[in-house]
Amino acid sequence: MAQTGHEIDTALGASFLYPVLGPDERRRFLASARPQSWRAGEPVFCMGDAGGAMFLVQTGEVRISVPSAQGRAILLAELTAGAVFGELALLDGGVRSADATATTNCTLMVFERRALLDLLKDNWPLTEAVLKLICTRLRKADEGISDLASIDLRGRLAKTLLARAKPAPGGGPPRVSDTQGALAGLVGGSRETVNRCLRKWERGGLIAMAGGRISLLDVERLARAAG
Amino acid sequence: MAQTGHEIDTALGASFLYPVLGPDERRRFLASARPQSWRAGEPVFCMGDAGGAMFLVQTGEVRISVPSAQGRAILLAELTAGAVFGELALLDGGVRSADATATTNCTLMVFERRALLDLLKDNWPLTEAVLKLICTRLRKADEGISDLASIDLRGRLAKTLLARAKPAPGGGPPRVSDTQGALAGLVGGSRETVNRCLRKWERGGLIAMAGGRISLLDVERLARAAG
DNA sequence: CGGACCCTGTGACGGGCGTCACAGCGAAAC
DNA sequence: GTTTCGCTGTGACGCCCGTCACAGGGTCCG
Repeated sequence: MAQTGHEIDTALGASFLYPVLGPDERRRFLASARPQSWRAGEPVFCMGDAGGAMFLVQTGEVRISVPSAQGRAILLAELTAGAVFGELALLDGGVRSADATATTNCTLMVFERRALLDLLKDNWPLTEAVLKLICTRLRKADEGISDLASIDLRGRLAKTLLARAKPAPGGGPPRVSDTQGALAGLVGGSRETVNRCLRKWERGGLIAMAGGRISLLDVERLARAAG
Repeated sequence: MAQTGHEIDTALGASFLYPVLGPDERRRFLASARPQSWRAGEPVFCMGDAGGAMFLVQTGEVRISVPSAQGRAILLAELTAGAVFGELALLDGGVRSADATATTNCTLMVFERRALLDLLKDNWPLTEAVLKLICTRLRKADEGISDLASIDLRGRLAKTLLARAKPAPGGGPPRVSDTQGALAGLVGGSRETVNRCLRKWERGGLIAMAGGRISLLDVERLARAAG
């Protein structure tokens, strides 16, 4: 627990909350939380649990998913340093609506419901930031519904690739580094179909696959495939 | 514009905001809004519009939908007196993420962004209520995503019927009074498939259809079909 | 090194469901 | 009345995609 103030502050700095807090409030905000560690593979919480806390990812990665009928899981999000999650059950006091799993060893800042609500109560800018966070989530969710209902798997996959692409370090085409299974979870499809789709695009020169990475060679045509 | 205070208050009374407002705040809340009327079929706002206001349904019905690729529309919600909508673009200042259409003649209370934010700023219980509203929406949306991705159309239709059933006035089995086209929009399917599914259930004695109404005769088996 | 395990790649098969096309029917409009 | 129009009901057709089955390769570990 040799947690330096500086490390904590770095994670906070990457989060959406940073800009709305003054130096004084930042200290108070951090004081209301405690750090906790998880090992790779451990669940942070499970669907149906009582939701008494919110989390800020400090180091590592956390995956949000909902278990599906046949044991398959639908990936809702993958979160890295600075991301906030678990705010839903915290704010409305309901149960957790999804599973959260640590995919790597990670440390999270844990904010207890009561403490955070107190903080929001007399800090309007912070409250406004939280409102915006949830609104953004809601927009994404609505878009996801519309996509699932009206775009075929190819289109959703193209869209997902574009959304998750990160610039390659050292130049070159943007890349995605998910496994095909993870992509399948993200688009709500089967791993096999995702594979076939990717192979077709590779043969068509839209993407290249090597070393578990997918390089987006022709963003233009991918965007067209996404609708 | 012969709007009596009493009529307005009735709509507010049906809404989720009512319990958290004191008499004084209710007056202030209502004073920050103005009533406006729409004719059946008129759009209240369209996807992509700038969102400068929130609405409270006073009389009539409003349908929230997103246009889909092939001109089909996906129904997200149908709202009646006391329901609030349009809060998303209001709170985060973004554009409208869906279409809102008056399906009947209706009058809505219009809350301007600035006025409402001011109101929230120094009324924590109201803010908390709004937070809960959005959280509820988000939960519904997440559930919708998971349903779309993991339940087949039959299951989603059964689930939708159960969710939209209202007790028949004068006793008898609960009923749903949507057209098959509307149901198709709600479950993200085609009208024809919905029809075939309903007919099969009718032959199986799970439901009865007459006069544009669907009576749920065997809620038990419907629930099982919903998964 | 051999095995366990995960990711990838492919073929075969079949069902769910979207699309098209069309007919009946009741209500509203003229 | 007759026309129009929206809702309902059905058949045919075909594609998308999920499932099953299996093979190859890469990595980690005993």
